[in-house]
Amino acid sequence: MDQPIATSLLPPRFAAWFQGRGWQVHDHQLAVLRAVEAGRSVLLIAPTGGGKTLAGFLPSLVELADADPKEKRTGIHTLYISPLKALTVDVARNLETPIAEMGLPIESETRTGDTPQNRRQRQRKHPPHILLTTPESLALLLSYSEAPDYFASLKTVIIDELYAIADTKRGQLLTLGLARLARLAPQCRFLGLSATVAAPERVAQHLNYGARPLDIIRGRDGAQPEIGIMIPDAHVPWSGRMALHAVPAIYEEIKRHKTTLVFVNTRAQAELVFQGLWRLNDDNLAIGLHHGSLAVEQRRKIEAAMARGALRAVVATSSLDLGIDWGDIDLVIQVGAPKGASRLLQRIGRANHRLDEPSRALLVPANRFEVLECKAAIEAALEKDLDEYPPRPYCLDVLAQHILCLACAGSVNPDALYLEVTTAASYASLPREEFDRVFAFVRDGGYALKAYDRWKRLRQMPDGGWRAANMTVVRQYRMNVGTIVESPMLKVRLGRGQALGEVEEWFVQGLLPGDTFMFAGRLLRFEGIREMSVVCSLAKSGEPKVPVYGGGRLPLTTDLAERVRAILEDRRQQRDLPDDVQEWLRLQRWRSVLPTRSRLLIESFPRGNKEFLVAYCFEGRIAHQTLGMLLTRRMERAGLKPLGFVATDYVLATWALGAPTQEQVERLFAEDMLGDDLEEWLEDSSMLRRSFRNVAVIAGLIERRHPGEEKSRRQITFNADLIYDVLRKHEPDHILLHATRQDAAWNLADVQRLGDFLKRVQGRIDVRRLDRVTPLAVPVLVTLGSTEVGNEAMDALLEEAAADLIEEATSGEPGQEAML
DNA sequence: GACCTGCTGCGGTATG
Repeated sequence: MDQPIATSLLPPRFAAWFQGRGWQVHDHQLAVLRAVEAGRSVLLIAPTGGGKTLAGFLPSLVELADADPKEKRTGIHTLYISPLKALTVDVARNLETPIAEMGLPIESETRTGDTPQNRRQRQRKHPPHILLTTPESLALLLSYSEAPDYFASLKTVIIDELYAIADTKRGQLLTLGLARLARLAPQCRFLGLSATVAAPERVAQHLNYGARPLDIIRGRDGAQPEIGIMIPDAHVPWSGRMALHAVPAIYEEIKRHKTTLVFVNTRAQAELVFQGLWRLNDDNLAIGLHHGSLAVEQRRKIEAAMARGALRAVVATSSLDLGIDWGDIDLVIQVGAPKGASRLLQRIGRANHRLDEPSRALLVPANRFEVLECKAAIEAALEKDLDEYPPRPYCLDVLAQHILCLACAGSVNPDALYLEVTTAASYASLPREEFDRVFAFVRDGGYALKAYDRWKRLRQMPDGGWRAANMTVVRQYRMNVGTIVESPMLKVRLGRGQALGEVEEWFVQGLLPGDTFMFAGRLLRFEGIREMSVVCSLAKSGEPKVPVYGGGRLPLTTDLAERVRAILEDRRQQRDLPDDVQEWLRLQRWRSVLPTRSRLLIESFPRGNKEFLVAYCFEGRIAHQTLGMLLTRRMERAGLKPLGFVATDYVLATWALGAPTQEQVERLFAEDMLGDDLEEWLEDSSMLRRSFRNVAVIAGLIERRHPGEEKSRRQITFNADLIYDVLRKHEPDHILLHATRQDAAWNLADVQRLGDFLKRVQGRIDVRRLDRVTPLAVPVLVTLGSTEVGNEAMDALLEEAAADLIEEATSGEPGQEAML
């Protein structure tokens, strides 16, 4: 029988198996096999559906095919790490097939938090050849005293979905673990599996240990996806975000296709779209819902039904971005703009895993701005122009946790450990001095906390190294392992009275005492945070300074923003836009002008008895939010009496009693805005305090869980606040405060973006003085009338509220074009 | 910041 050339390069048993399945071995699978056989580490970049996981395991299966089943082992051969528990289970199941069908003498098992006690015990004494686990469970394995034995014979580590964790604290903890493995098992090769990324070399660095050569291997690209924009009834709403107008059209698409995956951006939106579909569901189609607030059992049920092919559609948040591949999805619908090209491609890639057939996807813009954004996202996706993020600097809280981990396993020598830690790419530039300060913190808490016994966590061994002081410390470490810290909800209270409800912590972070916002139907004045409560007073009537939006929006990526600006500037690019949108832009040109790429357009007009200022910055909501905080402070000082602001991904709008002159505007937007003003704001807001809590939990200063009890979030916050105040007072340069400031700076990454923006627009600001609201400003002003978005009638209400604004913006004489 | 993601081991006693 003729054997395909490529397949004949496999060992006979494997070649026969491939043939029996009617498969041809892929080039990249063979390339990975050869590279790993030659002792090289590998980053494999391939789209889903290309047999990526099998490629990862092939070298191990081939090596282990001749293993002696009776051989007494103390360690494992291959370690597989995935960011999801569910994925380890799925991959284990998929591994069973080749192992069983070829009759290979290979044991493979999962090890996660779900693994029963007795099995974990057995695994420690009798390790399987292949162990599938998570980053957290790997950390636990490394904290056992038998870890050196357990990993001494390790040959291969496979890290799945590497790109998804590369630049997170979770990923940093993992890479520190990998650095440890490389030291325990110098012969070990590292094999990363990844979707397409903008900077493969940077992702590959996380696999780079010792002098082992590293290859980047690329699988063949799948067929170019077919992506369309859905405009039901040729109508696009002026504003709103839920896109409920499109639910009937989405329902029709579901009916027309075999299986549809409907992605949305927030949980609230998932609920609304799901309900909307269900109401229309006269055909009784099996439609499911999947997001993070649903009970785990509920989600597993949906996933299982999906795997069986029993569902026609699932409405999901990013809870289904990663995970099990379902072969039968023939349509992906993205409701609302995708906000970034990488996310869009990832989601489209969830459909149709036959490489040669194009994936089909539809984008559903919720409003007119989103049409521009969807168009930009499609262009970027087709050009494979992926989002690139700056690498995250090393996190010292993660390092502290890792040091404690190793001290649980055995005696730790700081000199050797420093060398080991700096082999991890994220920590390569860590100065010895900072390492020593972190080490000292793990040892005894550092100068200000030295007096307390509970933070003396290491004791010196006869060999000079350091080890966990006692079993309590070890248990504390194991119970608090990991970098994922839950973000608490805060109760909103009127004075000392009863709670009005709960609000997410992040919303309060940016507030300053005196700021007003709408909550539970009342206008509240923010007074401060006491323990877990947002203390407020009733505000005098007026409009809220900071509107509350139920569920936020993803910030627009820089790249997409740039593309949106390009579309606005170039008339030819506007020709294939829906008529609604073209008309909207035409009216804007007539009334005012369209923003351009090289200049900042600011419109100024009166409405009611207020003066509005609308800046078309296109820097994303987070950056605009910060800009709004800083700008209104400056307006205050300039005597303009600002009343409030609202930020969207595209514009920042402020309203005040006074209108600034052109000269004043230039001064308001001066570059020095990010200096003292920002510092002052940071100190005043509770941002640093909150960051400290996360850092303190990860670094092990505060326990999350304790034998027999789960610490309440209230206790955690209370303790963190207490220690924060002590440290600020007695040891302001404590290493954890240092880590806190680094964290805050990273979380304010958009400040960098803001800085670039301010620099770019200096001397290039066009202020248009107009007599009324302009068409482009309508969407953002519409949202002002509403204070509590999120319920389902809201989009309709918005549209209604828009009516008179639209009338005002689009009727009468052309606007006054006089420049100020 | 949207949205996600994960998570003792021991020494004791009772039971089959």
